[in-house]
Amino acid sequence: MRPRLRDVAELAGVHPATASRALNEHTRSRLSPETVARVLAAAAELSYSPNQMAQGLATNKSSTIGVIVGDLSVPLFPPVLLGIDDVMSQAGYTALIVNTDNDRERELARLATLRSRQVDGLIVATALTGPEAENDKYPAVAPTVFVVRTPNEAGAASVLSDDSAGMHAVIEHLYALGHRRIAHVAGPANISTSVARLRAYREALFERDLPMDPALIATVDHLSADAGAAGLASLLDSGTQFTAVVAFNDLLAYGCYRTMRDRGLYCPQDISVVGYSDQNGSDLVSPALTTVKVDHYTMGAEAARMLLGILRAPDDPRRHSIRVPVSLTVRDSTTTARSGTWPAATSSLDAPPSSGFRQRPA
Amino acid sequence: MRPRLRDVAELAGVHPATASRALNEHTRSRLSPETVARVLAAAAELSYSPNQMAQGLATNKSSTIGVIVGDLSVPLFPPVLLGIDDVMSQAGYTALIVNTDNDRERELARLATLRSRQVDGLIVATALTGPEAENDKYPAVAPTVFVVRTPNEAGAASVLSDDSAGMHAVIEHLYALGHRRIAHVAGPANISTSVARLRAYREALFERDLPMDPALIATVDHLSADAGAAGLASLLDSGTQFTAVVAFNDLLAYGCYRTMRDRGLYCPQDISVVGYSDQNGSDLVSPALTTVKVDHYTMGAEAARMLLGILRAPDDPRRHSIRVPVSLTVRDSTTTARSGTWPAATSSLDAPPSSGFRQRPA
DNA sequence: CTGTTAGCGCATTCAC
DNA sequence: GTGAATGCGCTAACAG
Repeated sequence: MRPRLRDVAELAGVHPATASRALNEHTRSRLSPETVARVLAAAAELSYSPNQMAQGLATNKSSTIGVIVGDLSVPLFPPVLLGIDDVMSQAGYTALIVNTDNDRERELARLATLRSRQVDGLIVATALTGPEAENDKYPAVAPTVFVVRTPNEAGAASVLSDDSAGMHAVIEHLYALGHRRIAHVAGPANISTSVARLRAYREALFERDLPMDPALIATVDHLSADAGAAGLASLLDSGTQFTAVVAFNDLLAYGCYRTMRDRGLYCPQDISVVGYSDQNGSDLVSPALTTVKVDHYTMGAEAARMLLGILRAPDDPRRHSIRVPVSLTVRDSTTTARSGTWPAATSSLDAPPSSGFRQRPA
Repeated sequence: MRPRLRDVAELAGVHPATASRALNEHTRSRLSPETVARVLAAAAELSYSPNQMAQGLATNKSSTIGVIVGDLSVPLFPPVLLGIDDVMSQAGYTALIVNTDNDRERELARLATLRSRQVDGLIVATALTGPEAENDKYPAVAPTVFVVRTPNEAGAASVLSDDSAGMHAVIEHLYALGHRRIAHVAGPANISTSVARLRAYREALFERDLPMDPALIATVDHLSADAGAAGLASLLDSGTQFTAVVAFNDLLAYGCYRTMRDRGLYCPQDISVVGYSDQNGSDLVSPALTTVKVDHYTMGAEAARMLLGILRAPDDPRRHSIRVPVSLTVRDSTTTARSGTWPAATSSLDAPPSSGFRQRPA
């Protein structure tokens, strides 16, 4: 059997209550330094560690928080989790990660176990907006901080990236390269980030007096390379002219690559492509993707700090909303705008000869 | 306050102990169906869920298992976790995921909290072999099943993929395409899987009377695209002749792509490249990567089942070791072996004209 | 079949 | 400054 507090107490020759006080940071001061030392030595000797369940039962705190993500294989989540874990574990909390696999049933089931486990708080990265959202279910379990995505409800604590700044930087970059007609493959409408980036796209175009043709916007209904490919395909099929396309995220941008390849178009000569989020691997694809780098580790860490703040002052009505800065990473998928219109028969011939790496020979 | 068992009992007009029996599957049979119904109704009415900490304290079971992974952003882990979670949650367990970030200190700290939380079992995906391994620390906390990697110690329960079959399929595929000199970028020596794949590579070559030149093997010391790039570079620099290279995993294969690109070599015309593990995105890169598909979800599920078996029969001395079947996915990075030797000035000229997608114009 | 009693390991009132 | 008593919410052994 694992050593109990009683064992430590006996070895130190004190009462269990005294041992408890010695082991606990904030009650330690009431004890004589000598006994504290004796107890600590005894605990070390037995390599005692408190039974977290007994401790939790007595204090009515689990020292556990739940972290809800939709799909762990989306590369932005691991660094978010790392940030959360670093901050939380230092504060004595354990993060219980729940992967909902984007399945409603699964999410509800896991939420029930989180409730059963008396989690002290929740960090949620799966918030949706709109009528189907059901974002109230989270605060019903424990104090909640939203990260990456927000339910857009008043009073919700959230940590997001600065989509406005990011998208403005993208448009500025493309504008400087001479692009005037810039398309956007937008994300699903029930994700707050899609809306934010789309709005910023419109604002940025407006500020530069660039055309804001609705035909320049394709909206996908889920996040996959296939969806991105279909999005760009629909833009091309519409006959709209454009020399650059901004995808809601890197995965959609990879889909744009595929559509261009399938249609004999070259990136970046024919169309410049910009991603978003700096998903893992955006430096490995060809051409290396120009994208907006988001510091997901910091977002996780900030969300954790915000939750700690709420846990320490539950009655503090202030609910902040933090936006973490982003930065543009320019790689090889963007270049100066071609002057002619597209489709143009000369496009491929004008382009410099293929160098380096040959792709998918027919 | 959350409803307690006592509240349910009062509402149902029974003693708390009776309510407990009604709520628990295996004690329910001793009660009159009528009482069971009343208690269940009361529980539903109050939307009661048991306090897991109190339950755990009383039963000396946490109904929690720890899952230790090195780096969540390695794409093979998420499906493993999903498999574990599906099986475990159905059995009433919660998986506590620990991301060690491949840091020893961090791992030890998290292991301590797992111990403190009285986890009932452990699934470990970070086993190393060799003197630095310290694999005993896991069983010291709770019954352990190793997954993905094994400590290679007698009596260790483990779930692995069938590296031998996978590597043999790769060599067979390349052999059929006419390749005779096949290089291998091997993984770090302290990972069991590296050793297994390297051994299978040697065996498969031997069985076909192919040359097993040590100069055909480059060993990397960590798993990154950079390391893969360096690995292939060293093989090329050595002057060894080969028409195909098998990388320990997909990430290393991407590195091989990069080296080839940097040196003006074409894949697959100059060198066929094979990956391993079907990492996310191996269908998105160019050329799409031929690789060995490993069913990581099933590996996780099997590991969970194995652990459940051990938890149910702790004294059963049988410790099995399962190997999950794999399959070869042939894509565009492998083709028939070129006939001439390399480097050959004619190589690029002989190749079919670049089509589709132009890469990184100079 | 159901009520009674005791205790899981710990923190926290009180006394002294 | 330290010991004694009590209870967190639940399950299990024992009655009846």
